[in-house]
Amino acid sequence: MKKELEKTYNPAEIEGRLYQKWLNKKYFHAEVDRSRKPFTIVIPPPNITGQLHMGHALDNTLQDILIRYRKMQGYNTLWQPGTDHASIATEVKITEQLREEGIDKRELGREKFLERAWDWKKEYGGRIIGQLKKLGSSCDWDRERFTMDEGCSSAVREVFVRLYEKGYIYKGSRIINWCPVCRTSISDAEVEHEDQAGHFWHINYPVVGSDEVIEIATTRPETLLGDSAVAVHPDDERYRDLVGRMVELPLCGRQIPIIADEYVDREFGTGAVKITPAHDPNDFEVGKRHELPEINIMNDDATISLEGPYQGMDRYEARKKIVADLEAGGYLVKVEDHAHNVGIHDRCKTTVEPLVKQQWFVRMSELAKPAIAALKNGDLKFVPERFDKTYLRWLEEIRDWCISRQLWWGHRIPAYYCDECGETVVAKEKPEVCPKCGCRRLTQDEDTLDTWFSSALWPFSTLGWPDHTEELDYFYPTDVLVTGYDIIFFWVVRMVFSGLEHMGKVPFHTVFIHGLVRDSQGRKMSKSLGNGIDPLEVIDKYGADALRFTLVTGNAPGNDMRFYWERVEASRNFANKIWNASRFMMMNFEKADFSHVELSDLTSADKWILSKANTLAKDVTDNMDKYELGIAVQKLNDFIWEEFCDWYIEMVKPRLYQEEDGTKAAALWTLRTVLIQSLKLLHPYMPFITEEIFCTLQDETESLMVADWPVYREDWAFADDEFAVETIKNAVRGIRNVRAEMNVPPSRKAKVYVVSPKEEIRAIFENGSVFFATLGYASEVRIQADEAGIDPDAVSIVIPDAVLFMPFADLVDVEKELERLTKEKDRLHGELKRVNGMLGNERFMSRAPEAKIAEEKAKLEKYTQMLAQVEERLARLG
RNA sequence: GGGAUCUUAGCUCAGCUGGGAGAGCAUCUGCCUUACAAGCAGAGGGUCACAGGUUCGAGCCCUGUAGGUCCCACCA
Repeated sequence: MKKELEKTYNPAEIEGRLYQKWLNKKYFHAEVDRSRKPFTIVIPPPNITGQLHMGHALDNTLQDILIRYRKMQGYNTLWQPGTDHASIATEVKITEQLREEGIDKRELGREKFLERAWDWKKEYGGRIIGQLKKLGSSCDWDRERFTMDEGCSSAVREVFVRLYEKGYIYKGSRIINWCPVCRTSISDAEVEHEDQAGHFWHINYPVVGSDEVIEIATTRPETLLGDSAVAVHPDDERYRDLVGRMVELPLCGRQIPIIADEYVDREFGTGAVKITPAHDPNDFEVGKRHELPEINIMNDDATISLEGPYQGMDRYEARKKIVADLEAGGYLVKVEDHAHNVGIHDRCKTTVEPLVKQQWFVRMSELAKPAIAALKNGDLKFVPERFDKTYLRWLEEIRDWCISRQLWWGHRIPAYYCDECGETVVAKEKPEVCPKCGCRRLTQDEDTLDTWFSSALWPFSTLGWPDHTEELDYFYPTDVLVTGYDIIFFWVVRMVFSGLEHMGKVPFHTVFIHGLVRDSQGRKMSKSLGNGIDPLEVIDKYGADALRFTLVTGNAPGNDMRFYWERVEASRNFANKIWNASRFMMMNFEKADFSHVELSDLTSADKWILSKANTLAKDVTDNMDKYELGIAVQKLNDFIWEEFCDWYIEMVKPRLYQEEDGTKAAALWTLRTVLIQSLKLLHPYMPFITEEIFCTLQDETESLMVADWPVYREDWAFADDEFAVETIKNAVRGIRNVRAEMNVPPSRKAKVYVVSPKEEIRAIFENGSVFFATLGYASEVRIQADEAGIDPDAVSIVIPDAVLFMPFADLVDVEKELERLTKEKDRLHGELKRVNGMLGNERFMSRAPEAKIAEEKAKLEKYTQMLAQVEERLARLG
């Protein structure tokens, strides 16, 4: 009993069932197998707070395509999955949840808070994993990891200790980016810059012991409270005499010096700058150079901490008050409108406040060097290449990485302080006693690590590091990392230097970068805009295969794309096409026994499509190896829809319908062979529909997932048959064109004469007359060497080396015929002019490659011959 | 300020190392041809942003101009 495909393609019905089958068969699972080459991808771990969005859908579709492709090629593939604890994102979420319940995070306390967070993780952390499964992701779920699981946490502590011991991690009081809403420090990478309309306040600072004033300009007047100096350029004539004098800080009465520093831009503002070392990164540097005091004026929530009239005010409230007071005191010179760049926290969009704080940092200069070298020496490459620059630029200008966060959800910093002597101990486990004073009272650092600190270790922590596991030895380095260009800095860079530092090898040899999925208007999909399209909704409506196909079609690596429902529809239509074509073939497979068909039994048409399918395998493989997935899938689409369905299946129909056609078995064999070849090549892109058809065709126990990837084979190359079929296709197209122009319905057949003096051309048509007749709507095909017996008024179609005639006496409009042939004549004249231009150019003849010259010569011959035919027809009509 | 990138058919985009401009959607015209109307057969539509240059030959390489997008950056 042969199974049959359902009459209509219903993705919802097949996808869940097949995914379950793959899981049951353990196809996604990888084990170390030294006899095979591994191919490994680690998933960019989605946040546990996340829901699947289009970016995930794209990212994971690309990874799944690569994994399935390599698996079919025989690699031992591992797609390592997992999730990220996303410290700040999760903490914010839990805090909000608590607030809704009327619970204050701080009152609840650290321990209770963490319990809540873990509960939340248990409940929702796996949500996105389920969604990835809907997409068809072939991850090894048995190996699912979490950045805060036992192993990853151990890796984090190990790395921290190692880097600390090497002197690469240090604790220091430095200026950092502070988010007053999240109340934590953040790294430079987490700060976004935004142009904002602000003001430029010009303020007079009175010079002590004189009537003089020095005018400074600032965009943040409230920081005046923390000023330690006024700086001018050392070569600035205007202020030369003032350097070394003191000014009195308005509203504060403190006296601060006027200093000279090259940092000052004479052209900008007044050329005199107030220096606030505790609240501005540049001023911080200036302060260091001149040993100025760092006066911190702010609390963690950005209210003023400094004792005095402004204490307790929010920074913006204080700004207003201070400006008013300055004006009242006669210090304010003027206020200008001024657009300036403001740093905002990428998570909550709060304006970041630079503050001096004790924080932990990773010293980057030494770690960056091998990461730069890896790219330059080819150990690491980006696809597309242009992202090399993004990567290098960031590394070459890298600054130390602030890794401590004033958060609770995350890896707690493995540093312990002695309550007695203040000694700092950095260790993987809490020491029993203080190594310095021997007391037992040690307290762990309150801070946690930047969430990217753990994801930086992902390619090896997930494989068991720091233990020397078999997996680590076998699967590391991984092969390809697939991610969006937006997290090159956050993640890719940090994985590379971490891999090099701790494993001695790059974590992957290729970084395959993709762009953003935007909405139909080109806007970023975002929650606040409400313009996001839920991939799960797309899958429900059109199937995962259609979604996947949409996401890779017509897009080049690294480029953004726009999402249109119309495109999903087109993808679904393609799936439907394959479905129906397969159904048609299956309906016919019973018509003959084709188990013993050999290549020598094939007709020209069979060889043509087989040859095409053969080249297709080579082309698709080449494109996929170059990560040109969009091109590969386009070729698949074109081949399957046009060549296979629209041409070949139509060519074969008469043979299937004829009871005693001797080539029926060959046709069936070819249909099946080419169908399977197509399904295999398409499987990485559309795993569900291809599997469903394949299994219906073969056996449920089989699977495309473990089928062999097609390779080019010499015995399937049939150049002559390709030429023959292309010749007939040309003829058919000619006939269809003319018939369409003349509005002849397909139901009205006509006799078709093929006239060619060339015997090989006549042989081609004789060979193909079975399908030529059908495709060309011919009631009868007559092949002859001359025009004997042909109605002189017949419509004529000139193709290379032959002329077709269709006697349509009653329909022929001589005027229109003349017009049509004249148009053709003009076209040929144009072509000949171009060809002759090239061949007549001495420089072309002497410098162009021989193959190109031969090609043009062949065209010259072809067009000359066709033109002669067209002119002869014209002469006869006219 | 530095860098990247884009400008190709009405729309959205492909176009690999330079060798006669493509797809999908949309539009128009015929077709219910027993796998598919989610389909079939046709058609129209582009000085490849602009100006130079290199080359026998440029959508593709180089320079510049205009406009758009993105990233990085300490001009208070």
